[in-house]
Amino acid sequence: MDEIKRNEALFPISVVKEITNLTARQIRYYEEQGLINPGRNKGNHRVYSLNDIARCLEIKRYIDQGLNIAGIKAVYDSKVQEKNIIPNHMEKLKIDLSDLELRELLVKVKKKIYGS
DNA sequence: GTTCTTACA
DNA sequence: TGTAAGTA
Repeated sequence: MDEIKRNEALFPISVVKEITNLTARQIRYYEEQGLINPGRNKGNHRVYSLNDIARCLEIKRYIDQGLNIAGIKAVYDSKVQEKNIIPNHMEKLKIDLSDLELRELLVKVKKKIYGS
C-alpha cells in the first residue's frame, strides 16, 4: 500500500512494545514459540514488519479470549493446512490481516514514531 | 541508551 | 513472566 511494505522488517522491539502494550519478554517468547518471525539487523537486533506487529496484536486478542500458546499455534497451523489443501486460495487464506486493519495499524505506527 | 542471551525465582 | 548479569 503506502510507503511501507507490510512485510518489510523495519521496527525495533521498542516500537512493538509501545503499540501492542506487550513486554519485550512476551514478544520474544511468542517468537520462540514460532508465532511470529521478525528479522535481524546487522547488530543482531530484532526488526519487525507491520505484519509482525499485527500478528502480535492478534495473539494478544487470542490470549484475552482465553487461548494458551498451544491453542494459538493450533489456529495458525490449521490455516497453514488449509493453504496446502487449496493452493489456489493461498492468497486468500494468507495469515495476514486485512488491508483495512493494516491501514489502521500503519496510522498507529506513524503516530508512535513521528508523533501526533 | 537499547537490545540480546541465558538463567533463576 | 519478571528480572539480573554481561554483551554487542
